[in-house]
Amino acid sequence: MPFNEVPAKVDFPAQERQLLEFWRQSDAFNKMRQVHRGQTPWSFIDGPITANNPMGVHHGWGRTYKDLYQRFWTMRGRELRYQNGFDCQGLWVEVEVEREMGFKTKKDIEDFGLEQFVRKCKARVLRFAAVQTEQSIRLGYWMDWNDPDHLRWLAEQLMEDPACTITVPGLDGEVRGTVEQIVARLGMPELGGSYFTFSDENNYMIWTFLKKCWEKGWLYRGADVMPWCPRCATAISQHEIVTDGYAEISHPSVTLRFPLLAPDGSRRREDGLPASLLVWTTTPWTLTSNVAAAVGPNLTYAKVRQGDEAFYLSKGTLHMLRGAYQVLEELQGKAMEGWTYDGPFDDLPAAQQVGGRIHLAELTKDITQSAAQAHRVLLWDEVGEDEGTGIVHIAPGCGAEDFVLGRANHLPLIAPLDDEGTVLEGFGWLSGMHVSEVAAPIFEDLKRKGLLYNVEDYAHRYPTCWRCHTELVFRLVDEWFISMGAVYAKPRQELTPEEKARSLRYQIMDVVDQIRWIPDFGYSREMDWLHNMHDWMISKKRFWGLALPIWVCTDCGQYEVIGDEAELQQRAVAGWETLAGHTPHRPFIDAVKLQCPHCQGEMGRIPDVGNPWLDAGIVSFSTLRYRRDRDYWRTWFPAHWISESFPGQFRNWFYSLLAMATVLENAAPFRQIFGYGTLLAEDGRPMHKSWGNSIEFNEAADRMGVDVMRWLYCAHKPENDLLFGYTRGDETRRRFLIPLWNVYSFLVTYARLDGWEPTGEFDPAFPEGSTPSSPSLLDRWMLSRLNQVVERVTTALEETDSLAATIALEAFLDDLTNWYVRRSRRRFWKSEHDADKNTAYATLYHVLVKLVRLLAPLTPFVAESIYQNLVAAVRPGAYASVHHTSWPVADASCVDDALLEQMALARQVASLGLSARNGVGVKVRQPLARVLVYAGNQRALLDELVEIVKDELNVKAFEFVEQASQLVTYKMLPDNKLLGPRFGADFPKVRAALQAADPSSVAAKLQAGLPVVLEVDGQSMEIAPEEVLIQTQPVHGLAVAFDRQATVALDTAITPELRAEGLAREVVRRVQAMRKEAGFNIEDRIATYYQASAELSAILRDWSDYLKAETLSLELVPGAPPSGAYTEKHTLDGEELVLGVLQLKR
RNA sequence: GGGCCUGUAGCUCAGGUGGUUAGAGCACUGUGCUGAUAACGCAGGGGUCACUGGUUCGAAUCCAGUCAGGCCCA
Repeated sequence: MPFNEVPAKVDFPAQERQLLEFWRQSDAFNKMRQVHRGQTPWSFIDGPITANNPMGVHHGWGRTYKDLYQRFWTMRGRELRYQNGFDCQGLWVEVEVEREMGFKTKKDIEDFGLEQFVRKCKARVLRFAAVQTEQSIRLGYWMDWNDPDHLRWLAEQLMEDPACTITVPGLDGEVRGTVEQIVARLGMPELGGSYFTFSDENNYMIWTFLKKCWEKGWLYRGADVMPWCPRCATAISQHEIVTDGYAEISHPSVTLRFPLLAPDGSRRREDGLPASLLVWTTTPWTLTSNVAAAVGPNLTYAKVRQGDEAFYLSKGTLHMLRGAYQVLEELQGKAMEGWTYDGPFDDLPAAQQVGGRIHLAELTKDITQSAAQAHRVLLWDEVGEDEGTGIVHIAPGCGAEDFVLGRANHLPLIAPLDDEGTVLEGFGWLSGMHVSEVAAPIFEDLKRKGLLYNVEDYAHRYPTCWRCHTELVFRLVDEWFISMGAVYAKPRQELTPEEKARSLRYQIMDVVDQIRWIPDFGYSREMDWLHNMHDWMISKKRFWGLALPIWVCTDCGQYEVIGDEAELQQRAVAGWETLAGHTPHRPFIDAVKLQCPHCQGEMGRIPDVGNPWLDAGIVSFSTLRYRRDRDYWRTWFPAHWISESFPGQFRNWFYSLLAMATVLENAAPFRQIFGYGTLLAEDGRPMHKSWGNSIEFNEAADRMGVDVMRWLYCAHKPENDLLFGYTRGDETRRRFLIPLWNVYSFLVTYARLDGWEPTGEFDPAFPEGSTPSSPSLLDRWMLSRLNQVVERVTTALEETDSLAATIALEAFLDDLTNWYVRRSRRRFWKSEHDADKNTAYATLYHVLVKLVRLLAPLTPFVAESIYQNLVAAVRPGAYASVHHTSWPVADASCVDDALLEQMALARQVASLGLSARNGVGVKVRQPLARVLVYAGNQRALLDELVEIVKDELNVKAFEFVEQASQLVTYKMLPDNKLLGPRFGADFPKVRAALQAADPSSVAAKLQAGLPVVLEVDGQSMEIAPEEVLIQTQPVHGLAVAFDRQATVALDTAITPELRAEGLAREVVRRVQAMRKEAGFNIEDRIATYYQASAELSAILRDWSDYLKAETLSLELVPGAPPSGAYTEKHTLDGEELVLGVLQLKR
C-alpha cells in the first residue's frame, strides 16, 4: 500500500475539521482511554469554566496547556480522568437571565417566580455548556465530553417539564429520573461527562464542608458595612471587586457647615462670629446618617474668617475656601476633640432615635444616645489632607471605616438604605427616594437650612458592580463569614499549636508549603493573599446558587448548620415532601422546617445563597466521590497538577480549593499548580469588542487553525502576558507548520515515485520502530539530533515547560529542513535504487514518524494527519490514531556527541564559505577550485562531511591548513573562566601581558600543546594551552570569512573549465524552471532543444550527459524547438540562448 | 503605603547555577538559491540589556535603591 498523495499546499483549518470528524466517527478518544486503562493514575482536576457565555481565545490558551499535559502524561502510560468542569451557580448567571427577561430588580424576579427563574438559570448553563463543549472539541481538547445536543435537549426539557421522567444512557446501563434529577446528576459516575457545580453532589458536599467549619467555630454571622450593588441587591465581597470593578466617575461633591455648639448647647460664637466646621463629601446621601466628625490629631487646623462667619478646616486644605478669607488662628487637631455640633439632618426621626436606626438590633442595644445627641469631634489618625477639608464626616452605618470607628466609640448607627437603594422610613421627606436621585434635593435642603457652602463636580475612581456596572453604595449588612483567624505579628514557625489550631489562615499556609508552584513566585503571591485575607464572606442575598444549609429559629434566633441531605431529612419536621425529588435549590429547599433543639420553636432556612467559589473549591472532593467511594477519592486526591490563569485565582479558585481541603482533610488538594498570565490583543491592550481588537474563539479557529493557535500558546513564556492576533498566527504557521508540512510532502512525493514503503517489525505503540542503522554520517547525525530532541522535549514537558519544548522542536525542524533534507535531496532524486537511497528513506521516515509523535500533544491535528498517511495507511496493525501510541523513547545509544560536533563544524564551514562567496560576489552555481579551512588546533573533518561541504560550497577541493597564519592574524584571549579565578585581582595584568606577547609565536607554541610563559610584575607565569583562546582576524585583501571557531578562505580564480561548468549549471537551472513553468510533473521525461552561439553550444555538448541526467531529458537536441514545445528566450553571459522543452510520452 | 511580576534591536520575545564578540523571529537593505514556493539560504544595518550605586578579576545575570508599566492587597 503506497502513501496517499500529499497536497503541497494545505488548508489547515479545513483539514482540522476533517480530522475532528474522523476522531468522532472512529471514537478515537474512548479508544485512547482503553489503551491506558489500569495504568498508574495521573490526576488532573479541571477548574470549572463559567458556563455562561461562549469561550474566548484566552480560554483556548489555558485549555491548550491542559490538553497538552493530559496528552503527554497519557502517552507516558498514565490513566487519567479527563473530566471537564462547568461552573454553574451564582450571580453571573442570574444577571444574564435577568437581561434576557428584561428584569430590573429583585422584585421582578420574585414576581416572575423563583422556581421558574432558577430553572431558566439551569437551562442557560446547559446551553452554554453545550457551546463551550463544541468549542473545546474544536480546539482538539480531548475530554470526556457530553454530547452538546443532549445538553441542549435537557435544557429544553427542563423548561418544558422538569418533572417528566426520562431514561438516558449511562456508563453502566440506562439511568432513569425526572429531567431535573438527571440534570442534577450530570458528571456523576453513573452518567460520566463533565461535572456541573449545580449537581446535588456538589451542593451537599459543600454542606458537609460548612458543617465542619461550624463545628470548629469558624462559621459565623457578622455585621459589616460592605460595598453593595443596589441593582443586584447584594453585597459585593472582597473577592469580587476586580480590576474593572472601579470606574472613573464624576460626582457632585458638597462642602457644608457643621455648626459648632457651645457647652450649654447654644450656637457657639467666636470673636463674635458663628463658628462651623467645614466638611466635604462625595456621597451626599450619607449626610442623613452623620453621627460624628473626625480630625487628624497631629494635623494643623485653621480658624478662618470669611464674611461674618468663622470656619474650621485643616491648614493644608485652605484652597477649598471660595473667595477671600482671613486666618484667625491655628491649632492642632487634638485640641478639637469633643467639640459638639449640630448635624445636617437632625430634624429627621432617624437622627433622634436612641441607638440610631438599623435593622440589626443586637448592634445597638448598649448605645444610649441618638445621633443628634452624639455629634462630636473624634480624633482619627487616618484623616489626611489629600482631598476634602481635613474634617471627615463620619456615618457609621454608611462606610466601612466609619463603622469601625463608630463601634470603637459606641456611636449610634444609622443605615438609610434598603437592599435596592431606596431610603427607608424614618428619613422624612427623603423616605421612598432612590439613592441615585437624592443628591440634588439634599443640596436644596442644605441651602435652605443655610448649611451649604459649595457644590462642584469631582472625578474619582469609584467602585461599580463587577457584573452590571451599577455604582455601588456602602451598606450595613449581616452576612455569613468563614473566619480566617488572627494575623499574628510573629513568624509562622513561632506559633503555638493552639494558635495554629484556632487559625485556618495558618493551617492553609502549612498546606501551601507542600505545593510546587510553577512559576515559583506563585507561592509568594498566595502567601501574601493569605496574610491579608479577611474573613471569607460566603453569603449572598440572591436566588440562584448553593442554598446555605443554615437554619434559624424564628423564636429564639438560634442557628443550626446541616451537613448533608440525610441529616436534613432526619431533622425535617415540615416541608420535606416539598423538597423531595427536587434539587437543593431555592425555592423548594426553603420549605423545609426544623425544630429548634433549644426552644422547640420552628427553624427556617436563611434565604441566602452561597459564594460561587465554594462551588468551585469543593470539586477536589465532590467530583472525586469523597462521600460515596473513599477508595476512589484516595486514588485521585490530591491532583498531580492543576492549571489556571494566575491573575485573580490566588484569591478565588486556588484559595477556595486550599481552604476547603485544609478544613476537610488538612491536606493539599494538588501537588503542582501551573499558572499563566493574561491574554491581550496584538496591540498590547485588553481585548474589547468596542475597541475592535477582540477576536472570538470560533473566528480564530476558522481563520488561523487551532494547531497554529496551540503552537502560539505553547511557544510562550507562560507567566508573561500573551499578545494574541493574526499577525503572530501567520508568523507561527510560516515558521513551524509549513516547513513541517513541506518535509512531509517531500518524503511522500519521492517515496511514491520510488514505490518505497516502510518494512520490518512493527510495534503499534512505537510505530517509528527502532533507530535505523545507516553508514551515512548525515543520517546518523539526523538520528542523533532526533534523539537528543526526544530527550529535551520529554524533560521540558515533565517540567511543564512547553516553551523549552517548542524551542527544541523548532531548532530541530530547522536542522531537518534546512540541512538534512537539503543535503539529502540528491539521494532521493537520483534514479538508481541503491542502499543509500533506502537508508535515506528509512531515516527520514523514522525521523518524521517519531517527530510527529513528539508533536502529538502540542499540535494534535497535523500530527494526526501525518501519522494517518505515514503509519496508519501503510502498516497493518497500526493504532487508529497517533494519540493511541506511546510517548517516544530517546535512544541514547545513537546520540553521537562527536558527530554532532563534527556536523556543527561542517555547517559552520559551509556557512562561512557562503559568506565568503557573498563577500566577493561569486555565485554558488559557479564552481571554484578550492576552499582553505583553518579550524583551530587539531581540528579535522570526516571525509563524508568534507564532501558535504564541498558540495554545499561548490568547490573542487577542500584543504585544512595547519596554521591559519596564511589566512589570518591571531589575537590571544585569556579564558576568563579559568584564569579569572586563578589570578583574581591580578587577572587584568595577565590579560594585558598575554595580549602584549607576539601572537604568532604564542599561537605556534599553544598549537603545539606547549605552555606559554608570561612576565607579570617581574614574575614568570606559566599559562597552559587550554587557558588561552585563540581568535583570528583576517589578513587584509583575502576573501576570508571567519568566526570564533573557524576560518574559511576561497580561491576565487575561475579557469575556463570552471566557467564552462558554471554555465552548464546555469542552463540546468533554467531548464528546471521551464519544466515547472510548463507544468510538467517531477518524474516526466522530456526532450530539450537549444539554439546558442558556437562557444556555448560546445559547452552544452561537452556537458550533455550531465544536462540530460539533471533535467530528465532523454534527448538534448541542437536547433529550433518544435511547435509543441514550451520555449523561452534567455540571455546567458551576454549571449542569446533559446531553450525549448517537450514532454515525451512514455 | 505593602506584596508579586515585568523592563533586552523598530516590533514580538529568548537568554540553567555571573565568563570571551548579548541571540531568534518579524520588519528593513543587499544578495543568492530554488521541484520545500502561503518558501528558503547568506550577509548587513539596528542594543549605554530602564536608571544609579554596590559585590566581583569580570554583571543582562547577584545585591540595594530609583524610575516606568502590570497585577494583588491596604
